Amino acid sequence: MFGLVDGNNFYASCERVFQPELIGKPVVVLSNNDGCCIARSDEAKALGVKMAQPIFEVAPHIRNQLIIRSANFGLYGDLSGRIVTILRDLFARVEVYSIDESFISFEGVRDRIQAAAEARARILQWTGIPCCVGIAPTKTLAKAANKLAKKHPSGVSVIDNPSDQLKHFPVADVWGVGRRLTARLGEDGILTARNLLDANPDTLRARYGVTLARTQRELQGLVCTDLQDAEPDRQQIVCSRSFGHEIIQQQDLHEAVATFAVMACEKLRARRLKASGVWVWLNTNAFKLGQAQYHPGKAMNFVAPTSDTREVLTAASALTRAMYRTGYQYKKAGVGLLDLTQCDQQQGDLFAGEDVRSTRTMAVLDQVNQKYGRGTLGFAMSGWRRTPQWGMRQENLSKAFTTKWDQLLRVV
DNA sequence: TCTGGGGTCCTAGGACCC
DNA sequence: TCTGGGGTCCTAGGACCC
Repeated sequence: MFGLVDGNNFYASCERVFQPELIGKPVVVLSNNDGCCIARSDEAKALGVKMAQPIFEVAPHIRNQLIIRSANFGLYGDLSGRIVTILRDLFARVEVYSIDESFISFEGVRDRIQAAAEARARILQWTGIPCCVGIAPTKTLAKAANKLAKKHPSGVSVIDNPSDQLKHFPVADVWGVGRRLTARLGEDGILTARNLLDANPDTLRARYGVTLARTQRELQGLVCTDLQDAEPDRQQIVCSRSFGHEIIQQQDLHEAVATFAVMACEKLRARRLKASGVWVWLNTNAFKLGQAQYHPGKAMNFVAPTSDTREVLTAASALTRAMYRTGYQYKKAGVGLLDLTQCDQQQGDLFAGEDVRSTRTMAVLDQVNQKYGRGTLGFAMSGWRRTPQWGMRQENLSKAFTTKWDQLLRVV
């Protein structure tokens, strides 16, 4: 039996933990650049604010009633980690699926509903985040059960008889069925999870592929994917942002790309990985139809896998220079590190050998920044410590209550 | 005025091998 | 008349997730 523990309206709930005056109010959390609504409290949902809706499209008389926050991922990540710690303490096996969801295994647990209720209560008391738990024989069913639990006063729901319990469950809400599939399935008369469960497996496999065939079996209660206790190594690390203002000058673009490259390399070394290649792309604003559009991307490989920021910066800069064209207004850029390998499983370079100086330099850089704060040491190429004119819009950012000493909550 | 960011998996088709 | 069969690797595109 699997359980899925999911924080309710997670980002909005995180904002409420240290700002209790937001409880009972319609809270909305925006994406980077204060663009779209990516979390809504129940009160905000009741006002009709949609998921992923651009905030400027929300009618002014509704917007006036909302409490709006800019995304504060440092805070959400920290609270997420605390929830995972609690779960690992309570359950033998935990798979962290996303920032607000974890699968758990009930191996060795006698009373699952009781255990789920206790976990909920402890998470609420220790972190302030309300959660729901779905319990079922497969992960796909546990996801569905979690959805049902959101409407159940106990916050816990069990699916043990799927064909009966999923009669009215919209197929669009099934894990692995997105917008496109929902539309196609609708044409075939498959509207509910029960319809999908009952569909002819051979036809389904032929028309929709193995992924949906697996989803069907999971809905029937046959386990197709087990818990992944250990997080698999990343295949790529990507860092990209939209700009607060469009960029015209090449120098600004170089600084933006360099900033993303520095961040990507930090993530790379934190996971003890090296990259064999780097990929840079640029984008004009696709929403501005009248504007000249340009979205180039270019990649290159390193001689040997590296985690040295300087090497990645040199490559990223060369790629940016090769792609830059005057006459465009750039709105977004990104850097990807590709073909990642573990540091200790690296193919050696026959001629160069391992560069110990590079490893040590990067280690010092990371240690200083960890101890004295991000950006204490930086790279001039990234326009380090200058406030860039292309920076993100974050007009309603709450404090880093749990991750910065100077922003701790003051109790007066 | 204003529209996120970071991932994974699957499939089809082309190039190439024997 | 009549031109195979089986495999790998890579890439691009599509679909999905939160």
